[in-house]
Amino acid sequence: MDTTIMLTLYREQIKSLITFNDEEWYAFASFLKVKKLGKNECFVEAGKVCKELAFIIKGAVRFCNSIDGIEITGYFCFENSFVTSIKSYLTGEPCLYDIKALEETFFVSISKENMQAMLLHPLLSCKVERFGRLVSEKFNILFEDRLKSFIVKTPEERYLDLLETGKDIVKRIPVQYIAQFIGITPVSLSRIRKRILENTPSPNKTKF
Amino acid sequence: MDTTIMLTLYREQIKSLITFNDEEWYAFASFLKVKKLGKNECFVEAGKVCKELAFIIKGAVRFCNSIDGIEITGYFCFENSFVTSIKSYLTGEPCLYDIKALEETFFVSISKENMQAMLLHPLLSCKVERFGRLVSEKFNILFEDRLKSFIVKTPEERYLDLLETGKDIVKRIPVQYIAQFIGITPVSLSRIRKRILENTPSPNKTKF
DNA sequence: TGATTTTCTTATCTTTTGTTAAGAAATCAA
DNA sequence: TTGATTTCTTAACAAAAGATAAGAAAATCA
Repeated sequence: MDTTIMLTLYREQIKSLITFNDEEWYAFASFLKVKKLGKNECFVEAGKVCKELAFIIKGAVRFCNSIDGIEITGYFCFENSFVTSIKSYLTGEPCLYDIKALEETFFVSISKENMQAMLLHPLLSCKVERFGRLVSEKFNILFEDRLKSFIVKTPEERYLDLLETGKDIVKRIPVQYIAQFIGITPVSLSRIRKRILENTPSPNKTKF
Repeated sequence: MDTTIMLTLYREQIKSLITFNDEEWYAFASFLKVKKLGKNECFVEAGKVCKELAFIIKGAVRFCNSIDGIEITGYFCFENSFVTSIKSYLTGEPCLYDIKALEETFFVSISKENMQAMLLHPLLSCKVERFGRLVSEKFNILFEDRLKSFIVKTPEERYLDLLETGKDIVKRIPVQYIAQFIGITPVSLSRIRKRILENTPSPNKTKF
């Protein structure tokens, strides 16, 4: 995908958070970087500091971690959303998980260094402060929703919620990753899927 | 507790997020409000929009919700931390839960209206943008930690984590609220507590 | 294509949690 | 203090999830 197209898409997608006149956009864009990852390549690796706040133009990633050899998927991010290891990015602590592309994925990214430079840039400073705040707030809203799903919903409900996002990439995500995302084992998700199928027979099939 | 003392404590507590010269502080403080709630009084009620970003000077609150008559505690906030229904505060949507004082609690609060006024205030605008961003980032870090605890930890581990915060108010929080916070039933927490006691006999007691 | 590897499902058994109900303990108010 | 109410614990059973292993299905690759 062409760099210019990606930047244009990015400008369009973020305009609810920050808008520019041409001079500002030119300055802002000079701090941006486009990035492409192949399937299973890492956006960041566990143990390293995440120094990028990126936006997915196309593709998807999963957050995953190997603890004692067991892999955990904590989260997915799909296209048109921001992605970073937020705590690591903010605090400079090492990231606790990998962020890996689920398929070929295109990003527009701001390094922490460039973010800080922009916060000192006379033309951009205030707008970027605001942008940073709004992005951070977006993460808060996502987190609150996801946390609520863990507190008030069952694994089965979380699975149905994920299906209802309607994103067709969900159908292509390996079941084991989905299970980890929901917070259960793949075996358990298999049982849930079976249970759902049994309770929603196809219209042509009578149940005895 | 005296208003002046509370504001002074507040200024001290938030100085890692925002600092002021005296003129700025005088302007900033004029937008602040102090607030006291008795036990079980609501900071916000479910169904209403949360219009306050508060800071707990002393006391604690719990986030709770009655769904189909069943009460859920989603979160606790203790002294020296910010409290708000972040999604409601940010989006203006109705809050999905009550935030109730667990005991007599003292707050320093900024209304959304005043926050927005400060964001337009020539003396405060940029600093408050930054403050807003940093507070939002603080919430992100808390959320990430809490979410991780749901994904990688068992209810028993979450309970032990809570005990290890060492806050003595934890000992005074009704067990049922703690159970809800952990994401299990009070019955289940009772069993966990028993299990823990059995596995850590007091030094004076021999186990047969 | 066919062989190999990976992923997914199923089965069995164990552990944990939920549900309901009953009794003990603690709290609160008169 | 006493009685009433609420909260906490325990028990019994049902439902769900974890662990392990084995087989089926799908994907990968030569």
